[in-house]
Amino acid sequence: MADTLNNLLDHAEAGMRERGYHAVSFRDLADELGIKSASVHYYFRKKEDLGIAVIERYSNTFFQQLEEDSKDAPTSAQKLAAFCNVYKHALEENNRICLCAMLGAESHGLTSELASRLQQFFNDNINWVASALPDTLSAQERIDKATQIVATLQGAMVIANTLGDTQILTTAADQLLHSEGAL
Amino acid sequence: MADTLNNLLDHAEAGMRERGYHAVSFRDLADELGIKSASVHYYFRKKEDLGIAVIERYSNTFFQQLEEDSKDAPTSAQKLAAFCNVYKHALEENNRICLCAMLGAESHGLTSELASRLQQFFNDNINWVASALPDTLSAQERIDKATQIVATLQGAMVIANTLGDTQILTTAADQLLHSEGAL
DNA sequence: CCAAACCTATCTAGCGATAGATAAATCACG
DNA sequence: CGTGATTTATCTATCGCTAGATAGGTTTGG
Repeated sequence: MADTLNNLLDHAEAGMRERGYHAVSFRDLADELGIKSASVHYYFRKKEDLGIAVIERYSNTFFQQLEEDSKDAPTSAQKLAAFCNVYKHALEENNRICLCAMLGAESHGLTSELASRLQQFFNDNINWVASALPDTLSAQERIDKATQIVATLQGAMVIANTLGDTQILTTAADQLLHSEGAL
Repeated sequence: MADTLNNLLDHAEAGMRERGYHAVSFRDLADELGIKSASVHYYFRKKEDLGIAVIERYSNTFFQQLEEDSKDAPTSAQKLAAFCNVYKHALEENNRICLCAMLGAESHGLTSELASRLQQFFNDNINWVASALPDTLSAQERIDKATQIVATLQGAMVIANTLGDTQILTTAADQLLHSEGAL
């Protein structure tokens, strides 16, 4: 059933974002859904397959949300605000950090396939922000600034989560948007 | 022997910074040192004890290094440069992210004792930077800016590590130090 | 000074729990 | 009936952790 599959992805994503890839087990997932662990293997033959599916869905949802939130945002400042909002939303909605902040930290302990998906996510993030920056900047300047912005949001998320204070991310985003150097 | 203990801390820290807390096992540590896992338990009765010892040593070394690098740095800009350098050093030296960036991400899957040690580390970081900022800023402004700086470095570290490009952290640090808003 | 007592560092062996994974049987339903 | 979904039952490997033993060093008391 599509329901079981989505529930599996939901619980796996939640667990990975809360405690990390290695702390999510087939047995726990099965228990949470009231099914057997073998049934989880029916949907995802290997754990790597589960990881790939979670990253893929997360990334798709992320950029879909981003497109929607920024479609009526003509200026650079508005696009950046939309970008920050997606991050804030991700943290505040369910009190969990970005999936890729977590898996990115763990990336050296993951399969190369998973690691390359994470690289893709970060590169896509940076490129999205870079293309939202004003074209008065050079291509390299935009990339550098975009990287800076993504790094700040990712780091602020981890610190906010560790300190149990989501306001930290909000303050960081505000400073990014209001500093002279940001545009 | 103090040798075994230090070797254990070295390997545990390396493993935790590379792959995370859960991916470090007593057996692997023992194999790496050519001893038995029971002997690791002789030094650290529980895994939590090992985690605490690793965080404690890491934090001490970090702030010791910071004091040394900044003792001849009178200005805010010089102190911030010293701070960034400790981060760059940590990443470039052994190609691994900050211990607390990794464990901070995982913090919800750790014991509360470990989590509170991580909070301490981040708070100490933020307070150190805040007190290095010019006192023309208000206390709150300094905390906010300090948080921003620590978040950027932590996030840049994770992204640099995932993308396999340590230059990303260097560029992020340079932008922090040279932006008008930084001082 | 020497022997008994104790400590340090390590080992062998194994516990119960859990990990990811698989094959074969069963169920549900169009 | 047959296909898709799920279970039962199991495997191998590893996890953190502990008990009990041992060889070698250190301390201490008669």
